[in-house]
Amino acid sequence: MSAARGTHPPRDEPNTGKPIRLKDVAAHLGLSPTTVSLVMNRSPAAKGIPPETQERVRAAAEELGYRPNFIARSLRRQRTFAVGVLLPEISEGYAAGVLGGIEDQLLQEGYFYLVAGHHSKPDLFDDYLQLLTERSVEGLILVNTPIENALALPAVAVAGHREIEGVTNVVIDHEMAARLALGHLAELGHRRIAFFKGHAHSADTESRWQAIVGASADLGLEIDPRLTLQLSGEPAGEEFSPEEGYREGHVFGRKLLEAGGPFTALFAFNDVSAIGAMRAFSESGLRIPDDVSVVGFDDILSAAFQNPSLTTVRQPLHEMGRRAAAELLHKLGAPGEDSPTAITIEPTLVVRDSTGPARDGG
Amino acid sequence: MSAARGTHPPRDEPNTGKPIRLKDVAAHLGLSPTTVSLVMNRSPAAKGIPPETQERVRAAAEELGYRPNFIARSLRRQRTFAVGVLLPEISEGYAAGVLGGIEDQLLQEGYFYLVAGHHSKPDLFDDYLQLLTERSVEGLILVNTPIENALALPAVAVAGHREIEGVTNVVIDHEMAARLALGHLAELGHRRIAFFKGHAHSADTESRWQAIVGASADLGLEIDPRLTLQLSGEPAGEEFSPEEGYREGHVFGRKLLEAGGPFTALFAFNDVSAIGAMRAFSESGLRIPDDVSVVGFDDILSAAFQNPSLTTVRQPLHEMGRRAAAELLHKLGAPGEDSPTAITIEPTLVVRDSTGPARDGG
DNA sequence: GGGTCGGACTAAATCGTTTTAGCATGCTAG
DNA sequence: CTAGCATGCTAAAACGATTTAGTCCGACCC
Repeated sequence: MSAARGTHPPRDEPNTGKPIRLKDVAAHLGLSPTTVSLVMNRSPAAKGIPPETQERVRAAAEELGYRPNFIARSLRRQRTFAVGVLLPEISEGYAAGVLGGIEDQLLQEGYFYLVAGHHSKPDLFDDYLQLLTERSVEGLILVNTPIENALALPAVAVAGHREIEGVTNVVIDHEMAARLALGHLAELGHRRIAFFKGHAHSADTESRWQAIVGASADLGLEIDPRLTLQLSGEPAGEEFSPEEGYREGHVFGRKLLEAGGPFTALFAFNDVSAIGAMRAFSESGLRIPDDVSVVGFDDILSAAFQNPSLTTVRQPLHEMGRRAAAELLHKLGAPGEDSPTAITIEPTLVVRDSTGPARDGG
Repeated sequence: MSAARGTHPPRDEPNTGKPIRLKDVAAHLGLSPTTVSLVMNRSPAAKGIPPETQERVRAAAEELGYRPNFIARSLRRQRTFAVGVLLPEISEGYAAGVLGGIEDQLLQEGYFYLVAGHHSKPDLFDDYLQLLTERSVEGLILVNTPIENALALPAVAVAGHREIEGVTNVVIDHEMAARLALGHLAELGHRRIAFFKGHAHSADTESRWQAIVGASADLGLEIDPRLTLQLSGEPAGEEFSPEEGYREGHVFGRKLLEAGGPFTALFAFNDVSAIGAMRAFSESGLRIPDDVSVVGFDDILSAAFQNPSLTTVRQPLHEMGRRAAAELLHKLGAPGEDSPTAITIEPTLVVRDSTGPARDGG
């Protein structure tokens, strides 16, 4: 069971046989482990050790290829330099984007992270929370993961849940998003704009809609209730699947054409529903953007590959992940000190080919 | 520095104050830590301990909310139940898909994993390899990560590199992929088929092409060199970006129309180039699939959202990740025993709207 | 000559487990 | 009566670091 696992013979590198322990370096030098430890860690207590000895120690460590054992060190210092990340599913575009940012920031700061995907099953939240805690992660990042009660560890949440005592939320600036999208459309001369609202249970839905209402007022646009449809899809309990959103966009696109009044643009709740709607429009013989302009939200990868490519409000997922990680590290570095309840991220407008001048004066 | 970090007062749960140590449970029972440990681990040596005592121990552990400290345990047992994953970038679709499968399998088996994204910078490979090793991961999974020399740990690789002593490769069954795609086209009556080959440096390119040549022969199809174009894009050193592939598909699509002989179908090297080509075709007034059928490869998310939706050969990324993880765990469980150098995964054909009967007899 | 001080280290405790090697005690067999 | 053997535990040594509290030695001061 404990037999050598590496079956390759040692090369002529310092890496001969078993790993070198601190004790080995000490023995090799005829010094005590304490001294070596102090030097290697550049501990303030090492000021009593003459530079010449310090150099000797470092040289020996280098020569022997000494690598401190992280586990032992973690045990002693009660520090793991690891955080836990809870998310619905890695392979989903949103989570993957955010995770990319988290990763960049954490690795850069010398941290690693453990990920657990709970597939939106609430009982798994707690299980994984337990497991991560047992593994002594120092903090948590929740991506799109609603939790009930306060957490035992410092935490930052990205997207999708109400406020929790002590948890910092990273949120998109909905006001700015609305201003960008509607400003762009208004500038192109659009006055009658259709909207898809998010489904009722999404955390973003309400604040985004409020922002749209506000921005419309500022721009002197009227919102026609007949032109606003609320997405509702999402099979009970499940995270909404892209296919679902796409299908609903398709259906609602048709609905707009049938029942709604005249409109020259659509601001969808997200890219997949925008793409579905675009398809419905072209099937009805409408040309995009000549007859109808369409703006999405998210900037998923597919957005750029549509025909026509989709103008959309980009959520900088990577950046959001980065900020979340940075904030968590900050909390870890300054415990007690209270941290913001929310961090606002600025979206950007990506103008592509699905928007153009309004057909007529509106 | 070591002040309490959790600022929330204890609830009426077993979780009061500091975490409970093994020693605490022992003291609470008037037993030794040894006994508690033996019982909790259901160690074979615990057979000498009467069931009644065992029950007492377990009850106390439950009551006090004892959670073994994973770090201490890892140190003692020289086992971390963690593996390292090296990949170019999490937010890339391919890696995210594979990682999803890795995660499912690992968590299910009680393992966690540490991820490092090297952004295709070779010097980072080694750095992260070091870091992961220091953290005592038990094995490695390399996704799309070419390495030079043998590794000190058991490893499994998914995609994209030559054979390395001791590393098991998870690869797609290219023969089957070619048979599926070309069989489908042949059945629809296509005889003159255009191809995009992968760029020269990709590991998949050559084997896939050989498979296509083989399958064509079996099906009695002839390959016209004028109808095969080799993708070459990819800015030096970089991982090929989707945009790049898309653009090249677009350009090559036009090239086919201009210079190539007549053809009724295209089998692209991947989905993005297929999507680019589709766009070029429709811009030239060709209708898909009426005039030209298109088959992609990969089944990226966008494939389903194209207009028309893209018929493609799906690489079961999730499954590949799962298998890779399973194989690694197997290696860990049975060290010494030699493991396969390759694991072959079966692709599937996803038939959508971009393929249809050939315009005429071919 | 005794006390103090600084310089250069080190012994030993500690982190929270697991594991090896035993130690009492009581009963049975010879 | 005692050797032998279960039975039911436990003491203590790991694992590989970090850290607290000294030790030892020589120089300096009065």
